[in-house]
Amino acid sequence: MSAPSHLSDLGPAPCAEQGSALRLTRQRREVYDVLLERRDHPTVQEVFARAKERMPKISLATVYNCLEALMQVGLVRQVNLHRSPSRFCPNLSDHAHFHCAACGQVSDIPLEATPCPTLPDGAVLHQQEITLRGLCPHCASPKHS
Amino acid sequence: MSAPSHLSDLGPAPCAEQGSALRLTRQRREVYDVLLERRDHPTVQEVFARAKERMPKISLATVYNCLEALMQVGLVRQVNLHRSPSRFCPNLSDHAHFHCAACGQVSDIPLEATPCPTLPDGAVLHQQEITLRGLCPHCASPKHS
DNA sequence: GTGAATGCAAAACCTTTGCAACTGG
DNA sequence: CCAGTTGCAAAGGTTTTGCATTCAC
Repeated sequence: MSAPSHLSDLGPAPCAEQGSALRLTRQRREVYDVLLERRDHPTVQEVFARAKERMPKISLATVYNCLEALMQVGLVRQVNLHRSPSRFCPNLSDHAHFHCAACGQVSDIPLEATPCPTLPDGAVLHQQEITLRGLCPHCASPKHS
Repeated sequence: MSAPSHLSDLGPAPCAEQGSALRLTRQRREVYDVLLERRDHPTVQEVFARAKERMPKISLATVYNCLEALMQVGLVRQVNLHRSPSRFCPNLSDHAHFHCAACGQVSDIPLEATPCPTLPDGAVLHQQEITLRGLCPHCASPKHS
């Protein structure tokens, strides 16, 4: 909850990729706000639904666009999952994602030490993603099954 | 979304021990052989095409089935990628996957130390996936531009 | 023999694209 | 003003499903 509450500074390349300035549109702001409001890793459809509540005219394609744009500037990360649509995450700290195979929920797992694999000579690393799959405490509990 | 019912009958299959209740069909064997032959992380379509060469009657749905079954018993891992169909990998050793954003190739990166994030109390870990994204040596080279 | 797996085709689904209208800087 | 963005709708591609037939055990 200590993250940047509002994207007041989207223009001046926040997380410094290649100096691309992001044009601040109402839609992008709305999509980003939706992600910040509840850190529950929504799917595109969920982002769309939530954004629509406050901006009924917004289109699904625009949500995809906005998310892609936010990812480009480094404010948002995409989580690619097995048998499940992608989720989106505005948490920029180093962390892994835990995907429950039963209920489908995704949660953040803090990483104390970031692994540093040896890349092939000359390779350039842009991004690193750690995904854990299993059963969340609730679904793993014997009472639950 | 989760908890595919028609897969549960393969048995719990903790980690590909001998007791796996996997029914050995020609198709499953063929699909697995295809994966072992070239360790190049093929997509489902590629597996399908290669399997078809030697088993012309095999269907795409069956390839999906077989891959899912092989994953359930732990012989195969699926790699979920951004803007790219899933790839499949029969390499069971601890390793990460490097996905080149330019050419799309996926390669294995050995891990010397496996990170061990602290899971929430009661959570059960089934599998861990580390995906790196960037430019492979070839695509990162200036000459290649 | 019997339940599970296959093959085929269609459906469901997620994501991308094309284009005219609009808008942020 | 103008390039970049949106909304809409339709296309594109991947993955899943239903059902009759076939097969492994």
